[in-house]
Amino acid sequence: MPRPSQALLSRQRIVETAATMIDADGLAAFSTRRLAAELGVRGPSLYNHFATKDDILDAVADAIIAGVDVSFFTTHDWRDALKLWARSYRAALTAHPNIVPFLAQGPGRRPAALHMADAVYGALVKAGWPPARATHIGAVMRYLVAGSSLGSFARGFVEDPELYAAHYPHLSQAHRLAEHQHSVDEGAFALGLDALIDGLSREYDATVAPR
Amino acid sequence: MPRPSQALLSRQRIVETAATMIDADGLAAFSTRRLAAELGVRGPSLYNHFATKDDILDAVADAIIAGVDVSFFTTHDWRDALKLWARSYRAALTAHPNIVPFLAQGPGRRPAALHMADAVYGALVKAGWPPARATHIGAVMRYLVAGSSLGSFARGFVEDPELYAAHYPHLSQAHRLAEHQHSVDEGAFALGLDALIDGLSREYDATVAPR
DNA sequence: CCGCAAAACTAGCGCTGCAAGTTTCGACTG
DNA sequence: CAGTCGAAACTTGCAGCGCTAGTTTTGCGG
Repeated sequence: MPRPSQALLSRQRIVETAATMIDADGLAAFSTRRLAAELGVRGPSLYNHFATKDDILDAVADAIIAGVDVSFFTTHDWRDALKLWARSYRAALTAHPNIVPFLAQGPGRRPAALHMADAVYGALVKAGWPPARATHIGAVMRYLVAGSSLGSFARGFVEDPELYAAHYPHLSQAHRLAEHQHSVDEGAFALGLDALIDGLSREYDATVAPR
Repeated sequence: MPRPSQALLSRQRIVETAATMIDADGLAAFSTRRLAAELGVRGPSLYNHFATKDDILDAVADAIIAGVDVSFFTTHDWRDALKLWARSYRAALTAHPNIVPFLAQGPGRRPAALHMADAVYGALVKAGWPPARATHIGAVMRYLVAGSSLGSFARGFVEDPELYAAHYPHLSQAHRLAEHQHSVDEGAFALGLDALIDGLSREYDATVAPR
């Protein structure tokens, strides 16, 4: 079937299907041939639209980051903006946890990721933070969001009471973590976010604001 | 070469060689055949010692976690212990950043990881933290450590000034981040860790200590 | 209306994880 | 001390991987 009258593929359709497959089956199970099959096409046809498999993953990652709301930085105080942005950032990643390991490698050359970094850094510097400190703040926020999205803390434990009872005296309830997965991860993230913004506020009031 | 007079392989030798290879070339480039070649053996021989490739990775991950010092929890105040443990934890992961995505999926059934979780959780509960809060604290510490080890923030940017100049006005210096990689990542981690412990201290003094 | 680029195809290379079955050696056991 | 059995290496091979090369057909711009 050469050159159909209407193109079967488009970058957008490829990216959307890839994201769905990765969400469903994980990064390891994602292959170009399976993606092509899902799109009703043979493997190599994808290479008319993307140069490599990593290019496809880059596009998926950037589409996800494009969904992060950075508008707060132009409308809110830096404290509130950081909090609202962090929640939007985390929501975007937890919706697609399987690509986080790929995405967390850094912005690379992905436009949405660079736009986000630009907005965050720009707002912090504008608020008076020294450039080096603004970099630290952006980095530590990424640590928290990426770390919390990388894999649910609660899901990391196995649902097998026997395993814990024998050798890990304090983990006797660990097998029940899965039931409370959502609230554990939410609570831990909220704890980290609040403590972080609070600490930054104190530092700001002591060092930046007086100037 | 069947059944040599002295066994060529051992679990320990396999794990050590695997860790070295992953550190050098990354997770993606790590294959059982390349590992076997490095060990002077053919691919399938590994399966006399491990059931699957993932089992090998599990063993590598656990060996790394086994290097994390949790002794502080029996000798120090919970605040100091958390800090010292977090630094040891991060040091262990940043020494092997390429396996962090695998390792960060959770402890699973790996004994060293479970032992670490047990020590942290046990110490926090013993200090008076409510069990649910102790879980949150353990989780958020993992977020920070895993996030900061997953990929250097600084290394995530590209060394190409041209890329930033055009579209990202605030990132004009981003291409120089690589030079300061170590201090950026250290500073950001220290910022997060200090803010977190500080926030926890306040909460402790307000809610746990008075009882 | 011609020519070229675009978008699909088939074929195939060298890799992967791993299963199956084989060979040989060493160490127990009768 | 002979016999047996498991351990640890081997070879072979399968199905799937990312990707390249070359081919065919189509639609569109000059």
